[in-house]
Amino acid sequence: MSARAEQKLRTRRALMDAALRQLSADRGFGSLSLREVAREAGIAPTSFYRHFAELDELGLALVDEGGVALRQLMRQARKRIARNGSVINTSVDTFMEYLGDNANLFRLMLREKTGVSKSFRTAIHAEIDHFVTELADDLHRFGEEENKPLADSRMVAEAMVTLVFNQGAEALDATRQEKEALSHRLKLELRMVLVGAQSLARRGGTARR
Amino acid sequence: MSARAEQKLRTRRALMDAALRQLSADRGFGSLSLREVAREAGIAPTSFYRHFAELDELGLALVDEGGVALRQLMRQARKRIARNGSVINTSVDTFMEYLGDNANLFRLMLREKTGVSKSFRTAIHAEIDHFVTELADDLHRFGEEENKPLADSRMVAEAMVTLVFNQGAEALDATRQEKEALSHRLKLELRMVLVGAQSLARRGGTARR
DNA sequence: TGTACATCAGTGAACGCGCGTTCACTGATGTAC
DNA sequence: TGTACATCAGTGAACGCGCGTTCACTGATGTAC
Repeated sequence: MSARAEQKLRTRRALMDAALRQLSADRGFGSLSLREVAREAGIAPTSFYRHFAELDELGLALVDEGGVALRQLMRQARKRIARNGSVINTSVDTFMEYLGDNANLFRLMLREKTGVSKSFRTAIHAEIDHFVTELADDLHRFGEEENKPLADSRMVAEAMVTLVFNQGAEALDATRQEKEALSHRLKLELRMVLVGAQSLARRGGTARR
Repeated sequence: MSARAEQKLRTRRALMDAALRQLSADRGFGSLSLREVAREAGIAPTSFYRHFAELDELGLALVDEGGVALRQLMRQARKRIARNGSVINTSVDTFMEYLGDNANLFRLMLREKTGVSKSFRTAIHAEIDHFVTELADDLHRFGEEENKPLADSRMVAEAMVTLVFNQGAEALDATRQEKEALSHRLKLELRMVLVGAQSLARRGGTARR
């Protein structure tokens, strides 16, 4: 890769980092301006257009990175579960760790999931959908192995992801202490869903309507 | 009340309605402008200040109305449950009905719950907290009556409200058909949580740590 | 290796626009006597 | 009931500001020979 292309990539990265840095509890993506992001990245406003056609395009690139983080999180969690077995505890701990390391990226995903821009919503739903699908597979496999089948592993996965992401949103700006309480509560809630799903499967089978 | 005061209230209402009318899937409260709301309400921009000190103050007034709607919803659901008994089904149906009747009000609450303004987040969390508390009381009472106690009715209530509100957000812009699918799924998910909580209570008691 | 030309990331001036907010005002409604 | 004055919701002009976007440019890097 040429020196010129490398420099261009570096500037692109600087723009994305600048945007991420400005996201916080009090600043959503929608309140950023192109000029502000360019300023923070140390380039002229007009140079922005060498990298993205508009600000939203940069935002969607960030959502992509969020998706990558989610897949990495899942891989990491699986590895750890294989080692120490406690599925729910390990998953939640891994999630919370990722949340801390990528706070503003997750903030973007969590907020824009119900945000104002259709393309953001669509992109984020796609990432979450992928996440749910993988989790559903895991749950299904897990259920078979343990001989405790689930009523509908896709639905269980969706409920779990909903709970995890919502507590995640709460955890973003919580103190260490609050985070621990949230973790504990989240683990119990997930256990409720899992046990409930097993119980319903025993009672009613999978074809319940 | 004097004719002047009545007129003032009417204009205030017109401003709030104008703001509500402009909220949609593609317009968040943050993207509204004072001038735009005033224009839609049919008054001069400067007249806005006769009613609110700033746009956010109008938004918080709307959140208050959302809280009223939530309490009304709860009362309505209880009345219906007393009549026909099916707790989860009746509650979800009532919720979905309210959602349809107050779409933009709920949209505001659901979005600004994780939104950009601290005062919005605080106000909305207070409303939801109140809702959770009432639900927890109901769940507790219900558990005693049926002799199926719950492990931690507050936590169960929180999990349920999380699921309900998230499916609610999805339902806001869904077709009638999608709404029915969402309703069905939500009812199953709530049943999982409830059954799971009963099961965990039987196994581990309430003092589980 | 050296030369002539092409590419293109980054620039600075300029534009028109809608915004929030201030100000002094108007005239209908309310109040005191 | 009539009169004189006070209140105050609504107004229109004006302001300064940051915004997104265009344009023609510069000069370092890349390429062909």
